[in-house]
Amino acid sequence: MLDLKWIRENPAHLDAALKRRGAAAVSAHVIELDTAHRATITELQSLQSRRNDVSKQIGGVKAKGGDAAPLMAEVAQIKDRMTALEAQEKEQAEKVRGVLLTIPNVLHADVPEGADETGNVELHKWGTPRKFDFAVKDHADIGAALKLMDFDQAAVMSGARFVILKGALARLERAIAQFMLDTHTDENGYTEVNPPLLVKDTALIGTGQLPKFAEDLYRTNVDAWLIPTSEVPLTNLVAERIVDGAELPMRVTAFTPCFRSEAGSAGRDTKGMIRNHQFEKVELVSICAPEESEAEHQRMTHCAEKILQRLELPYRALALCAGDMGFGMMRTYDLEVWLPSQETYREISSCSNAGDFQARRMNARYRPVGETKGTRFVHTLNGSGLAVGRTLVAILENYQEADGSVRIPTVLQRYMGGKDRITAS
RNA sequence: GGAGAGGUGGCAGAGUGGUCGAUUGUACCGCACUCGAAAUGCGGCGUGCCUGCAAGGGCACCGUGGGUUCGAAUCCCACCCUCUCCGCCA
Repeated sequence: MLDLKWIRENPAHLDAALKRRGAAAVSAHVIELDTAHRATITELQSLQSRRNDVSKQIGGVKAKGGDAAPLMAEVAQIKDRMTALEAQEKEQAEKVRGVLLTIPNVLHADVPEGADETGNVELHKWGTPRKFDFAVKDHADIGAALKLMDFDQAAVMSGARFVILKGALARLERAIAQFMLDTHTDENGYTEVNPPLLVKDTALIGTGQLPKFAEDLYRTNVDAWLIPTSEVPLTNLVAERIVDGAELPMRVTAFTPCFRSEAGSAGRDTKGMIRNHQFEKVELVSICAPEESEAEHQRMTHCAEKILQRLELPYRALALCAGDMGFGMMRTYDLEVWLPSQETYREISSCSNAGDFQARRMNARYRPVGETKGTRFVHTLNGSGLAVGRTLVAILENYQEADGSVRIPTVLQRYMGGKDRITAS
């Protein structure tokens, strides 16, 4: 959510920022609603002030045994007007907030121009895609041949876009997650968190998925939603809180399942486990002071890159362009891993700086060290570190051998009982 | 799921219809005393918003949302959360 005061003072700036995203101007509309709202507040408050005065006088008059009837008549009149204004004020406030909640974050000045993913800018590449002297298979075929990956039976019980992993592949997924968590906690300074997977709508409004993107989420029959990413519970660790500045930066990580309805992506990535309704991800979230967030964003991205490097998976880093940026983010770097079967790089991590956008929505503040009064909104950042399912896919494809077996990356072998290869049994 | 207790300012803890936005303690900040510190004394110390060039003025907030009333932290209703006990359960 953007600062209404800021919008009031920088309407042209806002509309220009929206235009970069390909979104329509809203400042005139917002300011119109806000002006009307404030006019109502002003009138209402002067009536309240008068009512309070008269009510006090009534108390005084009655205490002395006088006749308070004329005063009470005046209050009655004021009340009629107030009732109408109160309803109007409430309606206007909801309208303003409703619009504010649908305005995307203002982009960082360095975000490249562009209408869609073709406008993304490659920052650097790491590693060299392996040359295969046999026909490469995609991960779904590799998994099927190993008899350790079953989409058909998953469809029987759950429908499309689900997978069942078995044996060494189930363990491999666990190994990948464990390796990531260990690296982030032991080396990168993150604290492991095991958060709720069901959250209230307020939590999703806080991170920006609601109210606009409800159709992407799974809603339960109780008043809760399945998380689409642990960014939601991790960022909400500071919701409605005032944290001590000394606690910042707060770095947390979690390994959780993620649930996405994938509405609107029918036909895309239908084969395999690239785009499932349920997948596992290790998430990184940082809560920090505003002046730290730029550096923290770079740091977080490096933490994610380190995982790919340790796994020796070729990847490239991109700066997302204006048109491809997520709703709540001011700046995003994507990491894309090389997939031999597609002969292209595919997203495996997305690291973003939300600035104070989410903090405003969830009222997450901090008290700067040394200051006894006054609070400021924190900055929030999140990044995949990494998507575990897609990492499994990348390993299967990049480490496949002609005989159908798959080598296990060195750093994962200790998590795989010392094995260095997965073979059909 | 049942029964009970409770949600008030950073914390603790008063306050059951009218100068209560809120007693007091503690923490914190400033000043005094001191060589310095402790102790002590004095003063200050919540948040959001409206209005105003400013000084200032005003409104709201005692879990949340409604209601009663001229007037609500105080009365009524609903809901949420926490704690204790019972039941059920991985």
